[in-house]
Amino acid sequence: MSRSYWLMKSEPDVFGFDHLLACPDQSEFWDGVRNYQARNFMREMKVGDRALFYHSNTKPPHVYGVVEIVREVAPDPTQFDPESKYYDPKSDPDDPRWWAVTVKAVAPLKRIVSLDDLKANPKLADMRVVQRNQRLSVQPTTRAEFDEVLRMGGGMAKP
DNA sequence: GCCAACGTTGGC
DNA sequence: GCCAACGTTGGC
Repeated sequence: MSRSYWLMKSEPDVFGFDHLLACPDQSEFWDGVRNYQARNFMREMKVGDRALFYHSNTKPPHVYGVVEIVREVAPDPTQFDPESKYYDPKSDPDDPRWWAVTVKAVAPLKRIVSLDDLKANPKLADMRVVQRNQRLSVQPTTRAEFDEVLRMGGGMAKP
């Protein structure tokens, strides 16, 4: 099976891994992405792909767990909702601008892997998340990088 | 709270 | 199409 690997950021105060676990079926639509490059990466995602779930804007920033793509991109309804903070009046309902996948929690890591830990590992030097000028909230990783982060985190915790 | 690094917007 | 102004991200 050929799956691709990704990293997806979220602020734990807004929507952390624990929020995902509390969702029905431990799944949630990844709405609110308003960056074209991040959107384009989501368009490439296939069911069965896996992503590192990264907690940003917290001390320390860290990889917390693993999620799996369970539905490929669909139009993000929040772009058409004037009440939503993600409302985009320029998006055409006949040609939606913003799309998102649905992710499902797989498991937390046994131990979180902090950004400092990622930066300290030469095998991860090419990961975007360790580079100051790469703030994408959705980004690709290689399988080797993904596996290395899991190893650093002691693997996935048993459900 | 600060601010560097980007991305977007809009006047020209 | 340029680029200044502005907004956002996200580590620190």
